[in-house]
Amino acid sequence: MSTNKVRVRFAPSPTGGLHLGGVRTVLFNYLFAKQNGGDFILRIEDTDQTRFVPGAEEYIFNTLKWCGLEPDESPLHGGPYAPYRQSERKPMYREYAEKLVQDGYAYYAFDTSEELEEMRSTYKTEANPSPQYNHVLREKMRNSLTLSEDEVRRLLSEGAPHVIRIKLPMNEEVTFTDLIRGEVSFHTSQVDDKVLLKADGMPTYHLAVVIDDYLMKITHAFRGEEWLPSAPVHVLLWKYLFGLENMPQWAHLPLILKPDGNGKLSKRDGDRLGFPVFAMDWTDPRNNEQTTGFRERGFLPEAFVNMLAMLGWNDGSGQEIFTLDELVKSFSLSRVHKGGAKFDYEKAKWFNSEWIKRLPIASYRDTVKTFFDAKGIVVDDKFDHVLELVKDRCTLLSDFVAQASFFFQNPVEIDINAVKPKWDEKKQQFFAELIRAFELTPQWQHDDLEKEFKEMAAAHQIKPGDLMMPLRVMLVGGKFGPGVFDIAALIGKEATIARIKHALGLLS
RNA sequence: GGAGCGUUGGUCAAGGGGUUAAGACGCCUCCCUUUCACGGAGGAAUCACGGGUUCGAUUCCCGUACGCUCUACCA
Repeated sequence: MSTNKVRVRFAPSPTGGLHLGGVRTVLFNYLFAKQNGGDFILRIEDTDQTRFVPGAEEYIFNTLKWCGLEPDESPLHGGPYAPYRQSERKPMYREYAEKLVQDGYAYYAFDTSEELEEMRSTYKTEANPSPQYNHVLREKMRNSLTLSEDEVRRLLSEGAPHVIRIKLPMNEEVTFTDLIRGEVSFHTSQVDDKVLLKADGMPTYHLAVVIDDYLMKITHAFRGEEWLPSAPVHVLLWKYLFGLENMPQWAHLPLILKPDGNGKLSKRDGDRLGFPVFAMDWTDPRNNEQTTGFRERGFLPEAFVNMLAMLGWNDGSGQEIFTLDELVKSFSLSRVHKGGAKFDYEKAKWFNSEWIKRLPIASYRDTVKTFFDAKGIVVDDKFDHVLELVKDRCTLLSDFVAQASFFFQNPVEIDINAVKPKWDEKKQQFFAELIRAFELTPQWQHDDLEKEFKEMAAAHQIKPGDLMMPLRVMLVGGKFGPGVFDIAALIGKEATIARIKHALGLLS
């Protein structure tokens, strides 16, 4: 019995902010690893030097940290299979590529990008809009299959720029079992001779993923469904290099789709429809373009992760709220959907409101405070109490500002129109007297205030209900918020009286 | 164009030969609350289409349609 420890990896290329779908791939990797007592590895796929973006790698680490999905091994955390950055592993890829050439599974190709372009345009027809560098066209190109041995040797020794391409068999069926989709097969005649090693000596994804998965002893490989069409190349590479019996088990995850129409969710969709797509704020260093993330929008990591888990997976019980630990226990690949799921921002917000309600405020008090700081609102020691009072009406952490700022400062705006239509001299007199009574109130307590208020209403022969809304608007600024005497009690005698006076001024 | 993958309410989805086809989000109504929420009770809304197989298909099979992904010296 093989008792190989489960090892999974997330292998992003550091080209920008981490997208929803990327984080979900991380999550499924993480859940699967932890459930099986395995390791979760973060490997940086930075083989495309032209797409290097400073800060992107650090962003990925920070995102995983915020989500609570820390890798066991990574460029940052280290580990026995270092380095975890493909650019730092560059020398080892060439060896494997050369071996493939020697074994007849790959070949050198000397075609320039102009020549490739020319090939594509000359062979492009209506019936075949994108000609592939495949078993038929490779006969017409400049490669070690068409050139003489001497010529190839000469070109190589002269240092002529070249790539190494896989030589796909002409007539084979490549079949493998996907953990989510079951048996999947491709005919090799439909797949092209993918570049394995680029002219700059860097591997392409296709080569690197196979070699690194082997070297890092990856047992299960999860990735987005967009990779499915190139899976046969990877399977073939495993067969040629390390043996199919050592190949990790593949699982191609369904895509997260845009809410309107169809298609993969992109950052642009978020901009267009007004919701975040990246996990955290991202500033593109190339053009300073800013993109807001779920974190800065006021999402709790618990909610973000929970919401992501339910996009394409469920445990069949109807339960929707899960802690990370519960997810680790319940997760199973067999219950992951095959079809893509449209992202629904309304539902995402619902998850957040649920988590705001069930988490103790201590776990997000500091984050909420940053939203107050950003608005320049100074909070005081009743902050926790206030948060507790208004948490049920907040969907995002940023909502606390609108729901609670009046506890710490006078309302910025007073919705005087909410009381004006029913305002009259009797009420004016009532509040004038209420001020005097409040000034003399020895005990500034909820029950005392309410009692006093109601007795005075009775004395003035006004229904308390007709007076509550005006008082609320005076204290809060609008028709919302917790119990009005809770508010008065909490903001204190001085502020209460001052706000009533101020509003009275506006009303007369 | 080709290949691959997919298709249960508006969205996330359970179910899987016989069901009133769960549940959640959103929407609507009502209750609670002298506000707004929370909470509670209801409501509208669904098996892409066509053939089979079967006593019976949303479920199994085959087509069709539609959608998506890929089709780079990007991942």
